[in-house]
Amino acid sequence: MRYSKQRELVMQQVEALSDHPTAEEIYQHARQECPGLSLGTVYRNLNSLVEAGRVRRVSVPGQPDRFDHTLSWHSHLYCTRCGQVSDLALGDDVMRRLMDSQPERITDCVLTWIGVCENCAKKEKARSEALQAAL
Amino acid sequence: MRYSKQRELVMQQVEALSDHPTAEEIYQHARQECPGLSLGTVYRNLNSLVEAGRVRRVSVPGQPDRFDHTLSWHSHLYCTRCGQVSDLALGDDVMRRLMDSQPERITDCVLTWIGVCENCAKKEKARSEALQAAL
DNA sequence: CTTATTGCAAAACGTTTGCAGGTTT
DNA sequence: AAACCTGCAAACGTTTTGCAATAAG
Repeated sequence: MRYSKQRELVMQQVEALSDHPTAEEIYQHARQECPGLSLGTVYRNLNSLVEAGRVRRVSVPGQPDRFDHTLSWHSHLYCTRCGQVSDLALGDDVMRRLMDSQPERITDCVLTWIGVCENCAKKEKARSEALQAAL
Repeated sequence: MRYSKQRELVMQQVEALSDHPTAEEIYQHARQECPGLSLGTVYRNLNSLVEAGRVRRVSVPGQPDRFDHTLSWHSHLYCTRCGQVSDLALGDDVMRRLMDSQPERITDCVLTWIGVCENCAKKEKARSEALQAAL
């Protein structure tokens, strides 16, 4: 793989926008530093970075792919309120039990939680408390 | 929801093609019993069946959605050799530990294993043994 | 000089949708 | 009769691809 300004820029953005940006989001930010950049190039580079193991792809059902600079294994939470994807670490014991429960021919495991993220849960709690106080 | 011949046919096919068919596969099979059927109708009915809780959607990263007549929770294995999706049950203890590891605001969990299915593993074993014997 | 990489535009892909006509209740 | 459901075709959003031009080694 040769060096290219565009690929390094894409890599930088995945690191900077650490909250699992989509290709489009990476494109919009990277464009400000490299106005000629095209979306196709962003997609091509994300693919080679994933293949090279420098970036992980995070796929959420029914959503555009997202990209993650964290390489170590972890699960993700898709928030049904705000649509954000956040990390959700699994304890070592749970993780080991999970992997041990399957035969050795399994190489990887994609785990996505669906629910409400901490932020939205906090907001909802505050709103319901304010409502209580008003009555 | 009203009765419709097309929707019942789609439901039947999800049950008959029990190995997680795609919308296209369901369409191809259903068309033989109802030649006028359109793909759009298959998609619309799959969506209402999922919403009604009669069918589960199985999304595999980078693949078209699949549909499952098994309603109880289980994980799926995507085979990197043949592309098939098969069920992979988790022991109750592992499952409970998994759910217990997360706060109560989580409502669902999508777990997809990536690896080689039993069938392909068997085939590969047979092939490598035949190769050994030939030497 | 060779070949990877780019920008651009067109196409591919799975899926949804608007509409006019047909079915179910 | 009212609402729902259908087939059809067009449109959608995401991602890939063919091409001629450019940049890296």
